[in-house]
Amino acid sequence: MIQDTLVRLVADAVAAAAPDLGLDASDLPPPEISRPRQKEHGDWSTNVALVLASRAGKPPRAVAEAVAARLAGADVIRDVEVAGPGFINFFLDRSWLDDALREILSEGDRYGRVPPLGQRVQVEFVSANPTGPLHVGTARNAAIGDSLANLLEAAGFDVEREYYFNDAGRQFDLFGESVEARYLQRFGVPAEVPQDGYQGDYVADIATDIAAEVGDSLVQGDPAERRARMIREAVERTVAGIHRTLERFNVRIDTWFSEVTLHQTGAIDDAVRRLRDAGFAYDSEGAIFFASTRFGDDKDRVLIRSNGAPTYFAADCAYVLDKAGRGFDRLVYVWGADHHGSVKRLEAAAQALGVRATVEVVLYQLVSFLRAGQPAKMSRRAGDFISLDELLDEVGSDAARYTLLTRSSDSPLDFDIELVTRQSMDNPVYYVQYAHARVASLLRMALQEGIVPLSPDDVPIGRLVEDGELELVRKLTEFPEVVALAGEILAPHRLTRYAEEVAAAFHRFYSECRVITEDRALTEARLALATAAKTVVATALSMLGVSAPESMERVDGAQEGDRVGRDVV
RNA sequence: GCGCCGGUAGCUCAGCGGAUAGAGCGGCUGCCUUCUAAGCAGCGGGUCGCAGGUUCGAGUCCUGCCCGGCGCACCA
Repeated sequence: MIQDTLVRLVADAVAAAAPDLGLDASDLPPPEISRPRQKEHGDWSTNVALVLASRAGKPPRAVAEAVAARLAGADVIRDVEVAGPGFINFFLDRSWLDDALREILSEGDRYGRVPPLGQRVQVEFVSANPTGPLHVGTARNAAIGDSLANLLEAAGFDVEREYYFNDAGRQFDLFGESVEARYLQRFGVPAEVPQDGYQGDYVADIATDIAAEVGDSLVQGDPAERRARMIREAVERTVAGIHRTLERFNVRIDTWFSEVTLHQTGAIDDAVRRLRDAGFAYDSEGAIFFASTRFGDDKDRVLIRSNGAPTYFAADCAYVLDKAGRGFDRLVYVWGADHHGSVKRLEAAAQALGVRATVEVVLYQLVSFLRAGQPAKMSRRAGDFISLDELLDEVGSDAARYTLLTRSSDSPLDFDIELVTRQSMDNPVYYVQYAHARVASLLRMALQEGIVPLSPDDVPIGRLVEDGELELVRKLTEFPEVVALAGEILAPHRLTRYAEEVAAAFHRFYSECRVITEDRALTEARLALATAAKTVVATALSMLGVSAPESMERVDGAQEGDRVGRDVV
C-alpha cells in the first residue's frame, strides 16, 4: 500500500538528514503518515519534522526542509511541500489511485481484511441468564459483540465467540421453581409461583411444553428429582430459544458455556485453592475473601460465602482460568455499563491467577427503548417486557443492528422503535443499503446491454477524471485503515460511520456521472468503480451483520413528496 | 462520599495529539422526458461544560470544579 511506500521514503530521508540535524540515526521513531483533512495539504502528509524538531534543537520548518530535500524521487510523488508549522505534504500522481482501485477489484471481498496473525482471541458476549427469552436490553450487547468478533477476524485474529450462561444460583433456582409450579398447575396440583419468581407467560409455555413431552410422570415422583429435572428441561428450552433469536439477529455463537459445569467439575474450588496458594485468599467471618485490593480494587471480594456457597465472582475466577487454559491471547468481555464495578475485580483475579492473556472489557452504555418518544416499559420479572424477537418482528434485524452500532459504545443510545422503522435518513441503514442496491441494479442493466465486467488489469481506469469519481476511489482506499483502527480500539461504530461516508461518495458519483453510456470504455471504467464501491459497502455491512440487498423496491405507489419517511413527523 | 461514562451546531451524535472542528435530522433554495429522488447540489447555524496545566500544537492528554447517566452486596 501507498502508506508503506511513503513511510519507507520518509524514514530514509530522515536517516539521511540525521547527521546534519544532529540526530542519532539509530534511534528514530517510525514516521507517521496521515491523510490531511484539507485537500490543499496534499494527498498524504507527515509530521516527522514537528516531532523531531525539539530533539534536533532546530525550528520545525528547518527540519522539514532538510528532510524534504533528501526525499528520493519516486514516480508516484508529483510534488512535495513544506507547509504550516512544519508539515511535509505529498501530492501524488493519480496512478496511486489507479493502483488502489485495481487492488480493490482484484481482492474483491478480501479487500480490507488482513492475513491471519496466528493469534487467538475470544469474544464473550450476550451471556444473558437463560431464565427466559432474550429481551431487548441485550440487543446492543449482541450487536457489539458479534460485530467486534467480525472486525477482529478481519484484523487477522482467530476468533471464538462464546456465550456464558448462568444456570446456577438463586435467580436460576427461582426460575426452576416457577416452571415447576406452572407444570404442577397443569395437572391440577396446587402450587404457587414463588413471590419473587418469574411470572411471565413464557414460563407457563415452557411448563406446557415440558408437560407435553413427559406427561404427568413428574407430578408424583421425588420433589428434589423433579426440581432438578425441571431446571434441566427449562434451561434446554430457553437456551434453544435464545439460539434461535440470535440466529435471526445474524449473531453467531461458537461455544455455549454453562456456569454449572464450573461447579460440577470442581473448577471453582480449584480457582479458590489457587488464589489461596498464591496468598491472595484468606478466611474472615466464616467466608473466604479474595484480596483484590492488592490489585487496586476498592475492597476485598467474597469468594465463598459463610454459608459455604460460592459467589458469582468465584465462578468468574474459575471461568477466566478456564478461558486462559484454552490458549487465547486476548479475552474480550462485552458488558453493560451497569457492570463496570466488576471490571477491577475481574482484572485483579486474572492477574492473581497468573492469566497471561490480556483481559479487555468493552463497556457499553445502556439503551433506552422508546416508542414515538415515549419510554417503552420493560421489566422482565413482571413478564411485561419487549423481547428481542418482538423488536426483530417490528423493525427487522438489519435496521436494529445498524442502529445499535451507530454510536460509540460510551454513548447512551435512544432507540426509538417507531423511528427505526421509518425509511428515511433518521435511519441511515437504508441510505447505505441503497448504495449497494443501486450498483447491483447498474450491473444487471449493463449485463442486459451485453457489458460484462473486465478483469481488473483491463479496466480503462484512466477514463475516470471527474471529482466525484476520484473522491469515491479515495474514500474506498480508506477501508483497510478503518477496519484496522476499529478492530484495534474495539469500536464497531467506526465502521458504521465509514459505511455512510462511502455511500455518500457513491451517491454523489452516481448523480454526477452517468454510468451506462454510449462510450464503451467510459462505461467500463465507471462500472468497475461502482463495483468496487459495491464490494466495500457489502464487506462493511457484513462486518456489521447487516445484509447488502441486490435491490430495494421503491415504496409503493408513492408520488414525489409522499414517499415514506419524507413527510412523517 | 468513591468509581466508570458522557457534556461538541436548534436536536441526535462523529471526531487515531495536528493545519480552517464534521455528519445526519430540522429550516431555507434549487435538481427527476435519461442507469432506483430511500438520491444530489447549495445556504444558514459553534465561547467543543468551566478554570488551570502539559505540548511546537489540545475538542482530543493531566488536575480541579459544575451538570447528567450508571454503579458501589456474603445479588446475578
